[in-house]
Amino acid sequence: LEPRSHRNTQQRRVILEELRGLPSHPTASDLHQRVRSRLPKISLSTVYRNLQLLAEMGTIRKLEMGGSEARFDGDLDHHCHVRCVRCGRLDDYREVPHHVVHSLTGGRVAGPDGYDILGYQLEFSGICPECREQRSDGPIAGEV
Amino acid sequence: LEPRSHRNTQQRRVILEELRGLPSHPTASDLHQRVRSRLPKISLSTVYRNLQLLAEMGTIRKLEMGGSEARFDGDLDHHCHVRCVRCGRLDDYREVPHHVVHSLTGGRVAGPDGYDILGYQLEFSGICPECREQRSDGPIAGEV
DNA sequence: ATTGATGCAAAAGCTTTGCAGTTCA
DNA sequence: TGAACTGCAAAGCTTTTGCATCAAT
Repeated sequence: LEPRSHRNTQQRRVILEELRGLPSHPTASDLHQRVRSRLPKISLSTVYRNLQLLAEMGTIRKLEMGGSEARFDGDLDHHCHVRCVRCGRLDDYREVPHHVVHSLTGGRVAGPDGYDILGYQLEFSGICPECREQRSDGPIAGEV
Repeated sequence: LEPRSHRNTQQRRVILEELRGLPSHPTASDLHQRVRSRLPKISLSTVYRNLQLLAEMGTIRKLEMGGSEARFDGDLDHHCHVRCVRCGRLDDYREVPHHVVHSLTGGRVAGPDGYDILGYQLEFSGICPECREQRSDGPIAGEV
């Protein structure tokens, strides 16, 4: 792993600015649309390449849990998420009880047979307020 | 959500048997290869369709966290997983400290603004024993 | 000047779907 | 019988890659 040198291109700068300006967790495609309002000619591959690079550099976070499209988070504070099982909406979940998060982060978790544990991803699933109002029957998928 | 009737086809039966016979968490494609040794003509779409249905019925579990391909688990006991950030290997992680799991399952977690929380998925990431022997430098991606 | 980064288009990989024929109930 | 299911092929979607050109250092 050679320490590559990176150029601070206009595209990369704008992508990062837009991501950081959002409270939500956009997909690459969402971000592409937003960035295009400032750089009309930017391509989707450039967005993908930069998000990938920024995630590898540890500048942003890539959220791959659940759902088909990856989502990106410009906020590095380790916080949890909730995903609606009906509409796929993804929100921050910062008020997870302290002892829950603490038991994962503090008090280092020992891994199973020979694994070195680096971290964890915790995602809650549920029904978001909008979806709950629309229908009263149970969730679609048997996902936990 | 009408209660559909389901037929106990040979394909569905074999897929489920093979999945349950595995300690690992195969992808649809992995399973297709295995099942083909018993039903040489079964198609990949049939495997996908059945895994999807079985997951919706709650008979098996679909693991979509991390990585691009979904994986399936025939074991419904709620247990955690560890994924190697280098090779993608996915293992069970049943020895997660009691208080960690308990703080998530027992003592029902209240959701943020109006969400009804149905469950959670907790996945650890780390370096598996094989990968650790091969290289001594850090992880590739900045994934937590 | 170098060489990383871009835009475009094409390819790749996983998953879903349309359809005609088949099979379980 | 008839609805659920299958196999096949084609399409769909997200993501990656090859390549000629552009631009940051």
